[in-house]
Amino acid sequence: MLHNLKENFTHLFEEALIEEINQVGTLREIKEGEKLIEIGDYVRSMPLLISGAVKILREDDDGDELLLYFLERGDTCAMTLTCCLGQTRSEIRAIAELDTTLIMIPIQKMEEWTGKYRSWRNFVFQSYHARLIEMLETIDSIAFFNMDERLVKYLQNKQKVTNDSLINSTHQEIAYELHTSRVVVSRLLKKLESLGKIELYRNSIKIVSL
Amino acid sequence: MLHNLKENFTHLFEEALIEEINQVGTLREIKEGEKLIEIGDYVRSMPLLISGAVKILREDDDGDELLLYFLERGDTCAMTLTCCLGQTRSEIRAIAELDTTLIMIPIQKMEEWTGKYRSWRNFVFQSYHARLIEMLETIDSIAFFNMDERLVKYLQNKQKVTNDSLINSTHQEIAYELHTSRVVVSRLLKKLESLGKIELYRNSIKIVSL
DNA sequence: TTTGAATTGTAACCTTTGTTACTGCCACGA
DNA sequence: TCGTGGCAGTAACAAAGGTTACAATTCAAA
Repeated sequence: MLHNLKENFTHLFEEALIEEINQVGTLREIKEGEKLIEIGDYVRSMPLLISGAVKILREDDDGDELLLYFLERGDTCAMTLTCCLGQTRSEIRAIAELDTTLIMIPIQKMEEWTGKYRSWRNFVFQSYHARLIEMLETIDSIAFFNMDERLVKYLQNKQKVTNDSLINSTHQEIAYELHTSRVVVSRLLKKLESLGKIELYRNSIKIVSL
Repeated sequence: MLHNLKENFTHLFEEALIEEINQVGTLREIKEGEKLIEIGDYVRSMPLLISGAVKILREDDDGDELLLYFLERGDTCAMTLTCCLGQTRSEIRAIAELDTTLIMIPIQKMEEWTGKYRSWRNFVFQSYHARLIEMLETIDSIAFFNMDERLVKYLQNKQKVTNDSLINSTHQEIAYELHTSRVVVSRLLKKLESLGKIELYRNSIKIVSL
């Protein structure tokens, strides 16, 4: 784990902090599709992403979902941060988008380190800022763009996060994450295909040029 | 100012911090409608709300707006926080919803106090958390609800923030903040009136029972 | 090999929202 | 008092997106 830590966080954390994380943190591997946090959960530790990606989802009253954003290498979950401190329940669901490695840090350390390490404080503030910005982008997408544009953004985002121009999703899965219906997704994907921007296969989509 | 501070922040901040705020903060009064922060501004000080209310707006590429949330007594602006630390430009616009009193704190103190005062750290984290939650609610509204429901929420919210069941807004103003058109707002308001939930007047709306 | 479930394509239709256009009304200042 | 501009009501229409239904295809399990 020390190796992982140094590789990913040396530029962020001072030596002593890296050492402490190494002491109290536990390495955790999660498989693609595995659930990390459920809505309503009490959160007892905070994740630092070493590799992979985690998608953060919001749910409506009918149980339907909306993708908020992805966490990637070097990120942490801002929701978790405050849930820890405030002892409130999680407002979001977190699911591994890829096979993912993380370091889990017990919440007691959060408070302690915030007083002790300047680099930790900066990291936490940076994380909050990044998440707020991502939330703003999500709001922009929903409020200012039509579904066809949102779908393109979604595909681009997916390509970036997975680093793969072949997206292994069904139309239904995409519909869930955009909070729309399968028929609408099929319709718009077909239009993108006819424009030569993607190619459609069963259970997957090849991005040609978006 | 010391009086204001003690009245509003004694339960939050330790004595020594209140004293410091009193030393370095400056009191500022802004009139309803006055702009506090514009998109793209560099932010050089951080506001603590003593009284009144401030609305936070996002803008799309066409210059049209969307209301994100209100700040009230005891709140601070989470965007400002990180803009200060990260030296980035403001992503949002802030306009006084009512006549508002705030204490402006120079950004240099931010960093210092975060290391020095536990109560300040907690306040900052609380603020971030509150803002994230409000952003989530905004996302819920836009993504999960129809315009008629969003309009009702908007009116309820406005009533709560202004503490007045008479809302002094034109249909056009409401349309801007909900990012829709005046005709749509007029249509839906008329429907609410015919249901006996509101009464419509020129330049104002009386909330009867929502 | 057969069966059944999951996936995709597509048509037809409905609802919601956005757009355009025109009207009447009110308020304020010339 | 008369215009003028802002505000609100409403009709007619357009566009986007959601719903239902059904057919065709694929794939894995029995």
